Amino acid sequence: MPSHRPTRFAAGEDPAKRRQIIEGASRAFIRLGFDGASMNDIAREAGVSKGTIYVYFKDKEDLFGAFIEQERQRITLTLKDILAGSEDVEDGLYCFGIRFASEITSPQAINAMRTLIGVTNRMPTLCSRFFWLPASSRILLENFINRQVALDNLAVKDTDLAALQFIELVSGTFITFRLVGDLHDVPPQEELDYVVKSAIRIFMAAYGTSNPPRTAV
Amino acid sequence: MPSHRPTRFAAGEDPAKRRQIIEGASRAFIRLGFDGASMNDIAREAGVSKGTIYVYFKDKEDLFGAFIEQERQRITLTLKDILAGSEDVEDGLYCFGIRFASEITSPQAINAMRTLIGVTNRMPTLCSRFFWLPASSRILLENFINRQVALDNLAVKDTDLAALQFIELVSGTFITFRLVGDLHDVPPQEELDYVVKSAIRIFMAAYGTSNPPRTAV
Amino acid sequence: MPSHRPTRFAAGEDPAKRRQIIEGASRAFIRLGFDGASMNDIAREAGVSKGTIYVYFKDKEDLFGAFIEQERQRITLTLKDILAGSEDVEDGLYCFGIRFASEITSPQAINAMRTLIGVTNRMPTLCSRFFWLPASSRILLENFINRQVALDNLAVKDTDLAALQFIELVSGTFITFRLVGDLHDVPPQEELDYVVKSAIRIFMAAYGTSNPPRTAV
Amino acid sequence: MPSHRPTRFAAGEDPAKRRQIIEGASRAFIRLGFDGASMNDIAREAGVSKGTIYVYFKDKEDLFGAFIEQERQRITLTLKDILAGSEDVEDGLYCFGIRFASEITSPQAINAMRTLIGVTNRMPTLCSRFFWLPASSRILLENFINRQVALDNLAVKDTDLAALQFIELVSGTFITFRLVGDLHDVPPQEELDYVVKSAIRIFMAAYGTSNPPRTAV
DNA sequence: TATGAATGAGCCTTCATTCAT
DNA sequence: AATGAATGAAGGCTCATTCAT
Repeated sequence: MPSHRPTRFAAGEDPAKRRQIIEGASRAFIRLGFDGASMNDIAREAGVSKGTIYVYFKDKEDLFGAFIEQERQRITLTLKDILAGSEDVEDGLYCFGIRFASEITSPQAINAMRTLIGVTNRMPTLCSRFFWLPASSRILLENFINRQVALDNLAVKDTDLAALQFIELVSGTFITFRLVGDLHDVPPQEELDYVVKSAIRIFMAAYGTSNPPRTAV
Repeated sequence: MPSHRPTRFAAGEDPAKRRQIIEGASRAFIRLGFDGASMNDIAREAGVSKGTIYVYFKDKEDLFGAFIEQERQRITLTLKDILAGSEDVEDGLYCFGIRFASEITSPQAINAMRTLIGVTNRMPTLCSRFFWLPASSRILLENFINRQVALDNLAVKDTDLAALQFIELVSGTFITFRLVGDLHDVPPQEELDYVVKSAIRIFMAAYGTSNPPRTAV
Repeated sequence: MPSHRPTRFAAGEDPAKRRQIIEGASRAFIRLGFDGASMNDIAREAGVSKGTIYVYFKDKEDLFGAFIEQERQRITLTLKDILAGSEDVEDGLYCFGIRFASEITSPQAINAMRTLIGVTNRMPTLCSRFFWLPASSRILLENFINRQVALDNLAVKDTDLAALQFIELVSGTFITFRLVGDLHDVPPQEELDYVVKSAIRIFMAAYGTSNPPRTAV
Repeated sequence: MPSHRPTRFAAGEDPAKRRQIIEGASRAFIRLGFDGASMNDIAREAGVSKGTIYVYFKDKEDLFGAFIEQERQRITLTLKDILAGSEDVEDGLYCFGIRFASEITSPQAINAMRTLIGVTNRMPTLCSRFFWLPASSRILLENFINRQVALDNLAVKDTDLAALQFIELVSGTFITFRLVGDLHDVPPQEELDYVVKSAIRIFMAAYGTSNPPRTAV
């Protein structure tokens, strides 16, 4: 077959079209929620016919799953190298804190979570799968902490808990607020910086091996 | 006429029936979400007819609001005296931590939050009203911290942030996990205890004025 | 039984209450139509409970029938002596014309007709019964014409048709307009007068025995 | 592709289907009235699904409007050339009278009026639009009368009123009777003929310029 | 007897899904 | 293979009617 006549994909097999549909579904689901977004909305947003959607996805729930899965992958990818290259304790924590908090509170991530949480009881598997997300980042952070313990820069017994605590200190506030609040008010960079730095100070006060801060934090 | 059996209530005025409807609505909303629960589901669950619901509530959204409001009041009431009577630093933090985390991660509270987060975009007021909850507890905790600062038991500059940090350390983990996970697995008492105690140790390491723990936490 | 203790009526037998219910139903039906008026509207308007209505009337249709019947009787009564006392041809026709047109185009009569016509196919008997109305007036007018023919004041072969024609000339315009138009615009007295007088002139030109008008009408 | 079998129509654009829906709606509305006819009734009668109706019409009122509008157009079309070609006075009046009365009292026209009058208060615009119908015919008749006045065949001052009077004489009786009576009894041709001829005799007696009938009518 | 709270059938309308084109 | 018109079950809500009080 001549290369200028590209292969025609079998039904439901064209990855570009599949992506196009998920893209449209994302916009619709995020704006309107799972129940609020009709298949018509999604088809219009994606620029394909309703029939085509049903070629690529079994039903609405299947499509929703694909949307959530894509979101999960996107965030995972973004956070993959979140600790790459930094081996100084405080510097590493700072990079991690800022990037983790920024990504996890981005409108896209928050909207995906919102949409998902509303249907947790109806699609429990989907939901728990999505929220392994922080877990994977936590493992990266835990490995980092383990390395620092080995280097005697930190003194931590339960590194799993410590990683979790740092994550909470760094993002908990923002997540809760944004999950239920107005997404138009992106938290300002200074605030993020302030919270992350304070988290590091606390973390170091509790787990640092030398030079604890002398003054009240 | 015996006083315990009063005359019939006016339409929409019988508090027992009102409670009964909200009770049924709670079960339906929690299991199926706002959109997933039909008025038929709710009527069946509450053991009343659809028509009766509309005597007590203007529409589905109104009923949902009543369900959320009841949850809010219940939690508020539970947490009202969360710091009463305890003026020792670590003891006070412990009481607060255990009770706050327990209540905020109870199936009832988590389910209410789940249901609510799914409709944030459609009912922002309802949503933000509900989530003043942690705020009000935070103020109680902040006052406690201020008192301890005055007694020189703590050294904290930004008491608002410190209160928030303690709350996150104590509950963040659980909330996130339970918001998206399986509610059947109630976190065991020991785990709660472990997390709260660790949070106190960190908090004291960062903000305590005397006798910081000598050993690694 | 002492007279100061009036007899208590049996269920559904108190004529005053019956009248009260019909009165309320009239207002509701006229304002909202048969389907538009709910039994709640009617009960509220009448100042009785819904249950009471069902003691006096089998169902909504029965009540509607009573409302229409009352309207019929009211108009019949009003028009009963419409030709009493006047034995001059033109004077008699004038009285009849003015009173007939006024009554038949009154908001109350028009509204009753509107309400009724909308349900003709569902309640044919009720409808035709109501519209014997003009028929009964027509008989009065026909008798009058017959008397005038006997007196040689008119020359009419088909007195039934002549009566009908006069009625049409006098009221047709107004009825049609008002049946479908805005009831707030009551036709002014002068217009009524003008139309009736013109009708008389035509009628006399056609059926008069002497002194037909010489000039164009 | 054969030209007589065109490609599929866009949603809501197939005129045959649109007609089919209106046809079914006509039957349902006529039999049951606007409120009495449910969308289920209409869908069944039209032989389409409920959903399809909503592709072609915004809501029930929109569909009702289309039904009324179609009736209006049909009648308008029928009466467009009602006076074409006839310039003899009595002959012209006769043609007009027969055709106007026939059309306006046809079951179809009467049923449309019935259905419409029942909802006058709710859809006044629709109603008045429909009832411009007689008005437009009246203008044709008035022009005819004016021409005859110019030819000295008639002597009329108020030609507007005269036209109205003729219309009433010719149709009033029938309309009123049929609006509220049994549509199965179509008035026999002889009766129509009799009434129209009598109307002409009266009209000519009143407005004619020569040879008034010598004998009693 | 009179009441009106409760019922549930039925209303208009939407939308996930199918299938003829 | 892609389309989108058609379907009809199910949604939120109303209201004629009943019946316990």
